[in-house]
Amino acid sequence: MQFDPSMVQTRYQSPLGEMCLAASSAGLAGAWFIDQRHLPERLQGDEAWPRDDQHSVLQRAIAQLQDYFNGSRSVFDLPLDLRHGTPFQQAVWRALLTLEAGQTAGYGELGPRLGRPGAARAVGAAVGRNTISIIVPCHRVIGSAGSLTGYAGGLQRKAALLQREGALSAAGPFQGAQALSKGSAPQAMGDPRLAPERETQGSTS
Amino acid sequence: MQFDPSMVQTRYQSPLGEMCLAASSAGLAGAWFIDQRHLPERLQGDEAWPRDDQHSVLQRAIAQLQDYFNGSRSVFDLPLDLRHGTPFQQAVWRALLTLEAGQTAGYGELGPRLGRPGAARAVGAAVGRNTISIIVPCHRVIGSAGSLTGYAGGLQRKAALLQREGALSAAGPFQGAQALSKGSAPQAMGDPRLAPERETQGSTS
DNA sequence: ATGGGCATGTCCGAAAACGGCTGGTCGCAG
DNA sequence: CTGCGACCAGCCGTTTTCGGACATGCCCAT
Repeated sequence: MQFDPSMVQTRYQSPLGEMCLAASSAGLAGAWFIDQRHLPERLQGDEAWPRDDQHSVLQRAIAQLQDYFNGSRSVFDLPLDLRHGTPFQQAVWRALLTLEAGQTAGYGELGPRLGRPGAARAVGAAVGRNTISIIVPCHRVIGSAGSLTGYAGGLQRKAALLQREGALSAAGPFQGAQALSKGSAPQAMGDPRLAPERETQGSTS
Repeated sequence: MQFDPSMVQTRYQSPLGEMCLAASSAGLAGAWFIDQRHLPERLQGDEAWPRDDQHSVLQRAIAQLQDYFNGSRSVFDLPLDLRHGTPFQQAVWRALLTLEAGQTAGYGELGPRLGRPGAARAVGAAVGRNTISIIVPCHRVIGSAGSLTGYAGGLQRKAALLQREGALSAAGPFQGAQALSKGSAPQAMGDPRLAPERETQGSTS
C-alpha cells in the first residue's frame, strides 16, 4: 500500500463517528473511520501527511458526505485516486463503484464480473482493503447467505449504512439487527444512479 | 527504490558512453550509464518517465558533466534529490559527496563516519545502489587493499574516472594501494591497462 | 601469509500464512 | 421432513517471513 507522496489530509465528524479524509494531486485517495481496521500509518505520527482543510477535493468530499448522511445525496461526484492498490484491487474497487445505493452484491458475484470466477475470497480481501469508505461502497457487498459477514469499520456501521440506503428494510436475513437499533430510521435514498467517477490515470506518452 | 512521480529524463553522450539523466521537482535524482547494473525500470517502456530535454536541472547537469570530462570542473553544483533511498543509503550517499576529486576512501572507512562501524559490507551495498553516477562520486570508494573491487558501470569506467581525477597511479589498481588511500600526490597516468571487462566479481583471482 | 568466520543494511525470489468466501456434510432440534 | 449451526475442504490475491547474495573488513586460527 504505497500512497502518492503529495497526500494531504483532513478530518470530518460524521454521524457514524470521526473520519479522516486524504487526497493526492490525482484525487480523493482515502476515507477512513478513525477507529477502523487497516488504517494507514501516515495518518499520524512524525511522517504523517500534512493537514490541509482547504483542499478543494477534500472540501467537496466532506460536503457530499454531509449530503449523503442527511439523505439528499446518493451519488458521489469526485475525482478518485486508486493507484495505491494492486491491479486486482483496483478492478474490484471499480466494480464496487457500479453498485447503486439500495443495492447489494455477493462476494461471489464480483469475481466472475472481473473474469476471475472462484476468486470470491480474494474479492473479500480486496473489498476489505478498500481505502475510501462509503464513497467506494464496499458496504454493499454481503455474503451469499445474506449475512453482512464483515466490515473494516465494524458490522454496526455497515448495517447502519445499508439501512440508510434502504437495502436492509426488506426482511433481510442479517444478524446485526440489534446493532441497528442505535442507528437512525431507514430511509429510501433518491434515484440510484452512479455518477461516472473519473480517475486521472497516467497518460501514455 | 521509489522515485518521485514528477520525474523526467533526458540523455547525454559522455566520453564513457551514453548516459541517462533524471530529475524530480526536488532536483537531480539519477545519472546512469545506459548499460550499467541496477537500472530503474522507468527509464523505458510504457511507464517510462517523460522526456524533457529542456529541464533546467538536467541541462545544468549535462553542462557540468561536460566541463568535468574536459577537465575544467571538479566540483558539481546542483540540487540533488536522494529521497528515493533508505535513510542509511542517503547517509552513505551524502558521505560520498564529501569526497573530493583525486581523493579516495575505503568501504570500511565510511561506516564509522556514519556511526555504524562494522557496516562495511552494508556500505558497499549502499554505494552500489547509488543512482547519480559521477556526481555522487561512488567511484571514489575502493577496497581496503586498494583494489577497485566493483562498479555498477563496470570497473573500466571506474578506473577511467579515477584516472581522470588523478587518483590512479600508472601502475594500475593493484599497486598503488597505500598511496591511494592516503590521497598522496597523483602520478602521471599512463596507459589505462585495466583489468578486463569481466566484472563478474570473480573474487577468486 | 593464508583461510575461515562474523557483522551489516537492503533487495529479491520462494514459500507459507492469512483473510469481510462458498459449497458441501453432519448432527440436532422443531 | 425441514431448517439451521458447526465444521471442513478447496479457492485465490496479498502479505509476511525467510534465506541468500552483495562493490567489505576485522579477528582468529593455522
